[in-house]
Amino acid sequence: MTETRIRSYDGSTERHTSVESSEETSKVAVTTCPECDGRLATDTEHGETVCTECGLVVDENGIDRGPEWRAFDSAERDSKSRVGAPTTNMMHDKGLSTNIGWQNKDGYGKSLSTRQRRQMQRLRTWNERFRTRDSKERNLKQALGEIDRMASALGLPETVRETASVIYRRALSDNLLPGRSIEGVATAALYAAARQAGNPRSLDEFTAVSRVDKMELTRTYRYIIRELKLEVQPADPESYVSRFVSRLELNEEVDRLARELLSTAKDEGITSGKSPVGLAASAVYAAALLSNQKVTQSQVSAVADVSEVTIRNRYKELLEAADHLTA
DNA sequence: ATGGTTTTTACTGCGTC
DNA sequence: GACGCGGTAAAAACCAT
Repeated sequence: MTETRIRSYDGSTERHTSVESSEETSKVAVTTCPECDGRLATDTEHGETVCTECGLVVDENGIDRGPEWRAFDSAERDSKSRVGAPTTNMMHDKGLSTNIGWQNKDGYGKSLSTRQRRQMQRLRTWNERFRTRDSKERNLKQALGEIDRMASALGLPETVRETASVIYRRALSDNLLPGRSIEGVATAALYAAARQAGNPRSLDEFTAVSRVDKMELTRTYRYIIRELKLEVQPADPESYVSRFVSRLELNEEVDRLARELLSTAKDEGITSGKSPVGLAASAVYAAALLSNQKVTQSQVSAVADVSEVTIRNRYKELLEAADHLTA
C-alpha cells in the first residue's frame, strides 16, 4: 500500500529494506574486519562501513550524501530549496509531513493495479494541496510573529502591525517570497507600514531588532514596494521630532519650535535630498538652543544616530532659513 | 558601472569650566 | 585637561542614470 516515510532520500530506499539489504550491499566492498576478521559491509544509508560480526565501524564518512532533500516537482523545490538567506524555517515542517512515494509500488515492491494507481494519484494530489496550504500558513504564522515582535520592540502601534500583516499577506499571495527570507520580507513589510502610517523608524532601528542586515532589508523593501505598487512618500522629518524630544527629556516648546523650523526650511526648499533623520535631529538641537535648554550635539547625535557633523551643517541651514523668513 | 550628492570619519583649533 | 563646538578634507554610502 502506501509507503509513508520520514523523508524521501531516494525512491527505492526504505527503512526496512535498507536494514535487510546489508548482506547484499556488502558485495560492493568486502574486506575483513581488523578486529575479528569478520566480513565488512557498507551501509549505504548511513555511509558507514561496519563489520557484520562485531559491529565495529571501520569508516563512517565514506559517502557524501549531498543535499538531504530531493524535489519531485517544482512546488516542492520551492519549499525546500536553500536559495536565499538561511533560516531555521527552511523546512517548514521539519520534514515530518506525509510524503507519498512516487513509484506505483506497494510496501513490498509489487506493482499496483490500475485502480490502485488512480487512487494513489488522487491521494498524491490532495496530499500536495494540503501540504502547500499548510506551509503557507506556517510561513504566515511565523512572519506575523516576527512582525509582532519587532513592532513591540520598536514601540509601533497596533494599526501599523495590521497594515504590515496586510502587506505581508499580499506579498505571500503574489508569490513574492521564493528566494527571499521570511524575516526579510516581514521586516520590509513592517518598515513600509510604519512609513505609510507616518510613524517611521529609521533603517538602523530596524536592523537593530531584525535578523536581516541593512542590505537585505533595503533590497527586499524596494522589491516589495515595486511589486505591490505601494505608494510610500519620503518620511516627513517632523515625524521623528517628538520621539527625539522625549528621549532627550526636553519639553513641548522644543517640540513645537523644531517643527516650526522644519516647516520653514521646507518652504525655503533646503530640505530636499537631505536625510529626514538628520533634519529632525538638527531641528531638535536648534530648537533646544533657541529655547535655552542645554543639549549637546553628541547627545542628539546619539539618540538620533546621526553624526555630529551632519547636525552642525543642518542646524546652521535651518537657522539661516528661519532668519531669511523673519528678516 | 558611473558620477554627483550627502553623510560619516578623523583630525584640528578654540574657548570655557 | 576635559568638554563642547566649529571647521575641513577625504572616505564611504547613497542614488539616479
